[in-house]
Amino acid sequence: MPEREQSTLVDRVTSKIFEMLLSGEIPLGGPVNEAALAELLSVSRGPVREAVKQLQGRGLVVKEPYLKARAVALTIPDMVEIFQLREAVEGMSVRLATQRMSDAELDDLLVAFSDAKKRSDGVSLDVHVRIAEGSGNARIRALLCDELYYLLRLYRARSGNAPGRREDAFAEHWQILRAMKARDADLAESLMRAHIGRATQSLQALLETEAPPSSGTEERKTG
Amino acid sequence: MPEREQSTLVDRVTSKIFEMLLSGEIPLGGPVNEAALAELLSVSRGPVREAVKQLQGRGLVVKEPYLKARAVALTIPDMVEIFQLREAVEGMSVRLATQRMSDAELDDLLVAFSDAKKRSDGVSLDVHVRIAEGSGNARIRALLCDELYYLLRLYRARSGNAPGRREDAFAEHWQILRAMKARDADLAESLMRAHIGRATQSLQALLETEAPPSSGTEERKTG
DNA sequence: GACCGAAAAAGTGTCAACACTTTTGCCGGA
DNA sequence: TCCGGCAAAAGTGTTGACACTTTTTCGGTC
Repeated sequence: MPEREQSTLVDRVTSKIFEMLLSGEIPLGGPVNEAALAELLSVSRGPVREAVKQLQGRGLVVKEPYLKARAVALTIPDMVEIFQLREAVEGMSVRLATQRMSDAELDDLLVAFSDAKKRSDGVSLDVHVRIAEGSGNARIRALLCDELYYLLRLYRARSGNAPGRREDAFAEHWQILRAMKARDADLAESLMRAHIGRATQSLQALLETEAPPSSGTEERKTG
Repeated sequence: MPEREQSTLVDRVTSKIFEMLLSGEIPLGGPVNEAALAELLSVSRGPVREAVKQLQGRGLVVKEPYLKARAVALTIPDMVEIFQLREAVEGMSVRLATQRMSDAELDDLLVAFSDAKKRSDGVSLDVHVRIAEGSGNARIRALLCDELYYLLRLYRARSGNAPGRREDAFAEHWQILRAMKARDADLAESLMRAHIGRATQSLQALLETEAPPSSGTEERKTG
């Protein structure tokens, strides 16, 4: 969704740095050097500075005054926190969407979902995005789509997805959509919270089984 | 909590602009002129630019490329959106806090609450802040304390509080704290959601009865 | 008198240079 | 050999000037 006409340099730089985070060109927890990025992208340090600040606002970069900026570490505990937040917000998102989306919009969503199911490649996030947009609450939409999903993509780009969850997720999404179509907001919210809660639990299980390798905040050069 | 040593200029400028928003020196929905602010604060435009960008990230300022930045309008529909988001997030916040806060911490909170009740001046937000801190979820805490409460303060600084809600709020807080002490996370979450939901409803009632006076987006000079 | 277009004004976006802070590495002393 | 302090280097913070975009205003035309 950030792929519209980006008239200003800062936006392009922001997208570029985000891609570098996604691809691993900038390692998680690694330093984010303004001057190096400026030279790499052939722009001045000003736009890079603002882009980093913007990413900092989105939680993708952490920095303190005069200290090197660092890419977010995204340890499993971090993801647990994010999923707890998601559970609450997406529950409200689907509750509002159930109340506010028109029948036509819901049918549209069901069709799109079936298509994605057939293609089987569509990131399941798309359903969540559509629901967030249907909630009619711009702040909830922004929080989910512009902040949390970015972090989620970043995490998934590194650790892959829990195997076997894909089919479960499809079934759960289907249940949620049926509850929405039945205009049962309480049920839709419960199902969504359970849906995300399960993902949280599988994360926590992962945290317990695997010795957390993320505790060692590695120090690696960018270039 | 933004009152610690702010070593960097940008942070000081950010605080100053925020105060200007709170005090009304910059009217809601009014223009935010970089050059004017820079001269007023006796700094260059760079820091002002970054500060505005930071406030934009917090939702206090909206801007699009090459267009004048404007202070957030904060209409009643905006506040309804914010309260819907709060209802979800604070529900999760109190749920987590109920599970994670120690008995000692809870007792501390009860004492502080009683004190605030006696003084009767303490902004009731303090209880919410303490709960958010006790949730152990840094992202939830940041979302509530660093973003939503700012907007809330901004709104309250303009429109005052709904009269008569104060005593109700105290009673509701008391119920929530009791549920926490009983370690009943479900009840605590329900109570919190009802607590905020009531505020939402009184907002919506306000929206229906009063003709929205915030629609007139005044255009006034900053300096 | 109303509408259209060009020029000026206002305001934002970008840049390169300079100032300050933190870190790193070296040297002398214990 | 180890520790403390000093100096150089790296990196961030700040500044003023210049380029671009949008809006306003003024003049001409229909």
